[in-house]
Amino acid sequence: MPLKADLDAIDWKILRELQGDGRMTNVELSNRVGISAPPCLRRVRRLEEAGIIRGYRALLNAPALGMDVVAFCLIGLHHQADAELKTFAERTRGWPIVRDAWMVSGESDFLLHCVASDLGTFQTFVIEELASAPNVDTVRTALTIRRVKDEGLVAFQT
Amino acid sequence: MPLKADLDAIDWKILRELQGDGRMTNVELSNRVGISAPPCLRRVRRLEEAGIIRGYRALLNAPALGMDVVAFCLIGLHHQADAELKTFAERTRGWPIVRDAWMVSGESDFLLHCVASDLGTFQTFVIEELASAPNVDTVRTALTIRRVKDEGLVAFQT
DNA sequence: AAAATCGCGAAAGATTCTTGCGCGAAAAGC
DNA sequence: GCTTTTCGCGCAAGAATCTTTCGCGATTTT
Repeated sequence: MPLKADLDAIDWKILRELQGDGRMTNVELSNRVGISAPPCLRRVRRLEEAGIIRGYRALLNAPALGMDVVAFCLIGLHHQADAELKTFAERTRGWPIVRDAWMVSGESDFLLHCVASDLGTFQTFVIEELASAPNVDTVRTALTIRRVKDEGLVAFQT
Repeated sequence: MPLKADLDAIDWKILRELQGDGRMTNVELSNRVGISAPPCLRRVRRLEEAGIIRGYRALLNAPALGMDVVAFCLIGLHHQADAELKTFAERTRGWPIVRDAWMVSGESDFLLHCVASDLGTFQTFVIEELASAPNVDTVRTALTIRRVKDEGLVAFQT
């Protein structure tokens, strides 16, 4: 797996552009980064195969699709042995309301990013699924009011 | 702005496919959703113009790019009047370490998704920028250990 | 200094994108 | 109940893009 040292300035430009618009055509991308299309495509393929580009995703407007509730849940478990952590991690993958999840250190053990169509659905999930799941100790919930910033995972110096 | 009632089964399939692979060609997409390419492209354009598809993004592998620290910060402010909330929201947009941010209700006022190259950089940010920013009361931090689930924001019944 | 390696860019064929248009089905109106 | 309108699909064709091949020059290696 290539390290960041294998990437030159053009590779970084490619990553920045594709993080900003993942559906840009290769010719447009090649113009923006200052090389011709064939080597640009080869670089993109290399970045994909190296796993530096993990994939591409359309960003959807949740409220417009009837998903009015976005929330984060901080979960504390009773027991944090490796097997228990894996068990809970697996459980999160089976809950469609949980869109992405992180194992964390600190006051909590997991952070869940949840989306539901309405507050009732979300509350039912928290009470009947999440809080009553085996080994769950504490559940702290933060309902989102609005998104304040939304950029890709990696920062680029402009 | 079209509501979800304006979307038929094919539109939902398109959204699911593009959320899974935002760079899929239109012909591939049209094959998967069962219509020919031209109407498929028209539907995608309509979804984009309606704001249902907010954009496309390449997903980058942060550790492979030298970003080894991913963390979440829960921020409590002293004063939560509208002006103060907007001021802090604006401040988050100026911090490159903060990749996305939400205004939330509950025990905290903001949740920040942060990425940094190393722990020292992150700790310096928390102490010298975040905790010492005006109006900041409490800062609770959760360092991520690993990502456990990573799907798009919207769930689709399979 | 010679050889090898590497990545760029031109060229060409294959694929995809994009538009225009005709058709049929469903909805609206008389 | 029948006509008219509306709507969206799919064919076809031209434009744009993708993808491969290959030669060239620059840098590195020996």
